[in-house]
Amino acid sequence: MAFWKPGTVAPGSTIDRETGNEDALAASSANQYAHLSLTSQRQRLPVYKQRTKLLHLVERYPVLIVVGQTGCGKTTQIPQYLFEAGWAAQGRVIGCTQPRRVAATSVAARVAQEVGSLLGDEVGYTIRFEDLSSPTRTRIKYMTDGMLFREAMLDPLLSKYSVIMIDEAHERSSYTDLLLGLLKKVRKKRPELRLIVSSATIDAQAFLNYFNSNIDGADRTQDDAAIISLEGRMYPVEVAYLDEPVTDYVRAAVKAVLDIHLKMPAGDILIFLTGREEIDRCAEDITEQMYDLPAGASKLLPLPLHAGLTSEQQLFVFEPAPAKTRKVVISTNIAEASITIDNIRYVIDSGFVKLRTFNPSTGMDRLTVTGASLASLNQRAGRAGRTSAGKCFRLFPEPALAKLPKSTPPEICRSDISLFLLQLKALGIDNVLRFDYLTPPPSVMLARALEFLYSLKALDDYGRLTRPLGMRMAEVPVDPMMAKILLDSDEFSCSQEILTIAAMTSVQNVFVTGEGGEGAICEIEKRKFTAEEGDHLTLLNVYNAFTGPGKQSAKWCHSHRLNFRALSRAISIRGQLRKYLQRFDIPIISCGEEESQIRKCLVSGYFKNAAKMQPDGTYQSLRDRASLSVHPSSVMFTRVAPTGYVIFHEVIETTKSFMRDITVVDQDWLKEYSGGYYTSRASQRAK
DNA sequence: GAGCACTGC
Repeated sequence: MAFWKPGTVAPGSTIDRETGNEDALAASSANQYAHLSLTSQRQRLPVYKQRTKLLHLVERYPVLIVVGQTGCGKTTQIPQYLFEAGWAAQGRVIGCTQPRRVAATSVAARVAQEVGSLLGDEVGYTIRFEDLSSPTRTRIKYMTDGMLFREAMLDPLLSKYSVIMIDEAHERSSYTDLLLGLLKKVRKKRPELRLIVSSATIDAQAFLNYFNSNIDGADRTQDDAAIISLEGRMYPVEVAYLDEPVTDYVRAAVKAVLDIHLKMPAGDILIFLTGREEIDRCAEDITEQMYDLPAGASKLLPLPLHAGLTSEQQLFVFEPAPAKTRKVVISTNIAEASITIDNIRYVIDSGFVKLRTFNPSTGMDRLTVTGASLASLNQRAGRAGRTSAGKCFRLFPEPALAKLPKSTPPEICRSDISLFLLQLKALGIDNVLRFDYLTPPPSVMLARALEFLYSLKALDDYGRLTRPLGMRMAEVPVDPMMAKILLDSDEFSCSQEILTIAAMTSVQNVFVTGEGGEGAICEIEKRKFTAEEGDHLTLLNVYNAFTGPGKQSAKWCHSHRLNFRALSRAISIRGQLRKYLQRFDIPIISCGEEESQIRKCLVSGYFKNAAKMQPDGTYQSLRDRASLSVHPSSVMFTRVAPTGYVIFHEVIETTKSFMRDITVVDQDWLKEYSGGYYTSRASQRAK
C-alpha cells in the first residue's frame, strides 16, 4: 500500500530555507501527482477598476449576478459604490445579506469605518437578537439572510430597499434560496428594485437561468439578468493528487504533513477532515511522528479546529506559530467558509465531508460522510492562496473527481422544511407547492412537512395558517414544536420555565467536554446540575444556577465546565422570546415546585417524538417502532426512565439512531396531551 | 454501554 512514498512530493518547490533540505528536493519527482493550475487571476482587474461597468450594468439589468472570489472586495465595495451613485437617496436603503451572523456584523463594522459612519448610523446591521441599524438614518444595511426573509413578513414588498445584494448565494443556505424565490416574485410588483446575486463561478449560470426564466411564460423582449466577473486578490494554487486511492485518509494526511514539512518551504498547513474523532487521531499521530523528525528539523504544531471547541480554544489557530515551528490546523468543514486563517500555504484535503440529510419517512436526520462537491474542493484549495502562492494536496486520484457532484445539494432539499413552509404561509404564499423554488424540495418532504404542521394545529383542514396559533408560531424565532409549547405554556402554568428551556435548546454546546482526566472533571461538574427527569430540566437547572447572584461570570462557567458564551446567548434569546409572549398577552408564570407541569407541557408539543424503553435498555419509537438509543451526551445515558417512557428533541442517525435532549414522561400524558395523535393512529391500524 | 458537519430565524 505504497501510496505516499517519502521524497515524492510535487515538484516546483524551492529549497526549504529553514531546514535546507536539498536532498529531499532532488529526490522529488512528478510521478505521483498530476498537476492542475487552479487559479491564476492576479493579472485581472480588481473590483474598483470595474466600478463604472458595474454601476452601468445595475442600471441596465434588474438582476446582476456577480462572480468573484472571497477577498475581491465585492461585499464591502459594491454597496459603497451604489451608495455613492445615489441608490440610497430619498430615504431608500441598500441591503446586503450574509448567511452567517459574524460576517454580517464584521463586514458592517468595516464598511462603517471606510465610510466614516458610526456603526448603526449610516451603515448598520441586523441579526437575530441584535439590531444595530436606524430605521431612518441607515443607508447601507448588512443582515443575515433569515433576517431579511423575516422582514418580509412585516413588509412583503421590502419597499424601503432600492437594491438588495444576496451575498454568498452559491452556499445555497435555505433562507438564501427562499429569498431568491421571494425577490423574483417581488420584482414583478416592484420592477425598479435591483438585485445583485453574488456567487462563485461554478453556480453563476444556474442563477442566470433562474432569473431569466419566467414561470408564467410571459413574453420577454430583453433578459432581466446578466453576469459580471470580478477579480479576486487570490494567488495561484497548484493542485496535486495521489496516484492511487487510500483506505485511511487520516494516515495519508499525516504522511502528507511530514512530506511537506521535510521538503517544502516554510508555511502553515490546513487539513480538511470530517469530524472530531478523525481530527483528534490525526493530531495524536502528528505528535507521535515528531519524535522521528531529523535532528535540527523545525517542529510541527498540530491544532484541532471544530465547532465543539469553545471560542477560547478556537483562538489558538489564529496565533502565529512560534519560531522554527510549522502550524498544522486540522479542521472540519468549518474552515471552508466560516473561519478564515491567514498565512495558510498548504492545504491537505481528504475530499470528504459530513453532511446532514433529513429522512421524511422516519422524521430522522442522518449524518453521513460523503464525497465533497467540486465547488467545495475548489473553495478548500483556495484557502492555500490567500496570502501567497500555495499548494493543495488531495488525498485521492484525479479521476475520482468525475464521480463527485458539481455542488453540494442545497440545504433546503436536505432539511425538515416545516419551519420554512410555516414562514412562507405567514408571508401570504399559501400555495407552497407551486412556489418558484430555485431547486424544489422533494415532494415527499413538502407533503410530510404540511402533515406535521397540521398535527401541530398550525394549519387547518384547508392547509391555511390557523389564527392566532399558526400565525404566531411563524413569528416566534424557534422551531415549530418549541414555538407550539411556548405559546401554550401558560395553560400549564410554566411559561417562565419553558422560556428558559426554549432559549437553552437554541444554543449549542452548553457543556464543555474534554479528553481523559479533563473529560472526567467535565462529567463530575455536569452531574451537579443533573435532574433525574432528564435533559430539559437539567438545562433549566444550569440556566437558573448561571443567573443566580454573582454567577454570571466566565470564571464561574469555567470552573463548572460550562460554555460562557453559550449561556450569555441563552440569556439574550430568552429576553427576546419573552417579548413575543408579552406581545401576545401570554402570562409569564412559574409552576414553582410543580415540575411535572413542565414535562406535561413538553409532551403537548413533542408527542410525535416519544419512545418506550425496552428490556435491554434501548428504546423503541411509538411513531414507527424504530429502534433508538440514548445519545451519550444525555443525562439519561446513565439512567433508566422510571416510567419507561420518554420524549426527545431530535434523533440523529450516525452509527445508531441517537435521541438527543430527552425527558422522562408518564404514559398517561402521551394520551392526554397528544391531541389524539396516538389514539387515532391506533384506530387507523385497527381498521 | 460510549459520541455530536455547519449554519440560521
